[in-house]
Amino acid sequence: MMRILEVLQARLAIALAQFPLDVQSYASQIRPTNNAKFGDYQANCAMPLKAVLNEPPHQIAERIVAALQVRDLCEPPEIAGPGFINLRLRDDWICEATIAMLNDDRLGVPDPPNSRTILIDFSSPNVAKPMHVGHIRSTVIGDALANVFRFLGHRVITDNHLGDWGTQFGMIIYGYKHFVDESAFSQSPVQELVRLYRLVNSLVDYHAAIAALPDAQETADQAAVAAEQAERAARDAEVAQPERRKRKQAAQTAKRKSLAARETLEGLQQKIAQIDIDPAMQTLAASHSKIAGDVLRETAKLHEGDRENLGLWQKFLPHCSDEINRIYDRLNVRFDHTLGESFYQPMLGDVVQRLVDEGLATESEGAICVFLEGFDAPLIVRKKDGAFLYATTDLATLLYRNEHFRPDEILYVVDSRQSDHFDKLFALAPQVGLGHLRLVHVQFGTVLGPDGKPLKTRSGNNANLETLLDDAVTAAMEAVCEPERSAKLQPPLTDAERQQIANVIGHGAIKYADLSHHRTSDYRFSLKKMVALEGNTVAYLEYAYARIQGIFRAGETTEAEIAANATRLEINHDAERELAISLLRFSEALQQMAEDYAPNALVDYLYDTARRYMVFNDNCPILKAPDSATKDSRLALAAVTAKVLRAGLRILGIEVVPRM
RNA sequence: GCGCCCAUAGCUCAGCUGGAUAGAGCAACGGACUUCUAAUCCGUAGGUCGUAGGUUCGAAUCCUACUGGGCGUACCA
Repeated sequence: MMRILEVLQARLAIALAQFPLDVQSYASQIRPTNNAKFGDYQANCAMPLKAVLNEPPHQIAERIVAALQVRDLCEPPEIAGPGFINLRLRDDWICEATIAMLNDDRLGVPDPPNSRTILIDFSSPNVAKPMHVGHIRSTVIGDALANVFRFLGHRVITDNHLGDWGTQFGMIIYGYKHFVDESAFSQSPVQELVRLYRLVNSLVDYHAAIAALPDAQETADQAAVAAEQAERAARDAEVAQPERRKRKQAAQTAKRKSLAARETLEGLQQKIAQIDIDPAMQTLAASHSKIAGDVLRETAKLHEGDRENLGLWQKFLPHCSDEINRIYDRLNVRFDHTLGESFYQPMLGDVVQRLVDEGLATESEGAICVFLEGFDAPLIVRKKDGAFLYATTDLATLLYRNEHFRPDEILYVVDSRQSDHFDKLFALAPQVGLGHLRLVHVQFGTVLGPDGKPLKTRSGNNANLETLLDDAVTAAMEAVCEPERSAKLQPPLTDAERQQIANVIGHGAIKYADLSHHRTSDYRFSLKKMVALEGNTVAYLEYAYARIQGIFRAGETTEAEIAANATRLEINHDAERELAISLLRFSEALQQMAEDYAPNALVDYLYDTARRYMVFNDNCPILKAPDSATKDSRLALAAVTAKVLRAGLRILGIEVVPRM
């Protein structure tokens, strides 16, 4: 089995060979139609050829069609409009190709002509602090990409580049030295470390907020005055129209700025109030007034190899790993390697030295910098105080990966805010002998709250990821348990089944919401929508899948049995045809997802397929089909659908449930 | 100041290297459960694709300018 699109392109290329031109670029101008009356696929190459061949496009289309050999898979091509060539797949061909998927674990996906080794760097949280919602995108998108490239037949290496060497360790080291509750630590080290991190962090924030307060107050006051002035100016009735509209807009902008400044101010006040409200905390804050600097000193001591701090770091690290691994277990995400920043720490000096030796890096304002063409700011690889930066680590990581994993391609699934950094890193790569690597920053947007601003909790902290997962599972459980719905299932769901469904739907909802948006766009997070049972949600896909399994149970058969016995498919209804074509396009959907590193392409496809299944399900009785041939055919169609949905969801990192 | 990204239905979002009448979901309204789970299906309504130009057979898509928003911008990651 090959991809339909590829087959048609190849045939078209042959038909175009009669013309003296770059055949491939024209042959690729073939795509699925957006309207069934134009067939299933359309070739659009005749129109642009008008200018090249100096002939009416309709006539060109006729010459192409005359040479086009697709009789084995298409109805006779039709020419429509200015010169579109419409292709309609033959029903018998569709049936044969679809039934072939039934016993094909690769579901019609061809082996890649050139298998690549792709290293994917994703998730990469800072350990020693709880994972928050900001980590969900990298983790979920990265995992889905790893899955799709593996499914397509590439060699995939996943690497979790942990932040295990930064300031957050200074925080817990400081916290441990001053505030540890030893019995709590021995009982539940992870919990105690999280408590210490939060405590130190809030004290640091407290002092920072107090320091920033006067400026913020002034900014807010000025913005408020400016907003008022702009508002007055806009209301001036003497002003004529174009100027007036301008002033109105200016007033709005000023108002927004004023509001933003006020929110910043209130955020600071809140951080201060959190401490001030608690006398014990206030005392702590007073006796740790230089905490920010002290934390940095603890970090610096760690980096310098201080015995005590290094010992603490080694003591903490396994517990930090436990903490993040618990989340990965819940999300069912695994990594081939977990080489954090600390792993590369011993190599950093050599990397900088090499850059200096090769004349790529120079000293500027006390720092060691690489000045790159086309960039205003340099890539700084060593600070003036001698410390290394993440540019240094990333470069060392890149060199190491090249040497040890020999990848063809490296994907960095990282926040789009870091695009500048990666642009520079990628610009430098060819100069250190890595020109053969295809380096891609698979960037993604921000998760926003209901207010359209980055998702935070009420207290202004990043929303905790585990809490989010818990909430999603709880919401899913409520839905699953709704008596009216549960009553329809015979036998009734057991408690274990309910828990399983809630887990799959709850976690799936978070992943699905994330993956269903284009990765580069920011999206608005809404738990309510995610776990809703209506519309484009994970529950819809799961429901479609469960319905299929329900039919197999009622018919006392299994997918394996259907696959073993199915001989042929027939198409008697539009819904059958629509569904079958959709199933045949699975391979195309994966291809598209891989090409753009865009999981939403697969999500869209799966949702569309599930919908077509539902239409089929509504219109075409399966077990009660008019005759046994129809019944077998429809069972086979349902079985392929189940396979496609399961495989697709698995690529997205989502499991399926047999009943719901 | 400079750089990158974005602007599509009341809301949340798709729209593949330019293709025929711009699509989903939610919300609204109207239908369909004696028939394999109505967590479903069918229908109605809703859009000068931010504005103005340009490129061409053809533009939401490419180019330019403008408006508005987000993010980044020399020693955090």
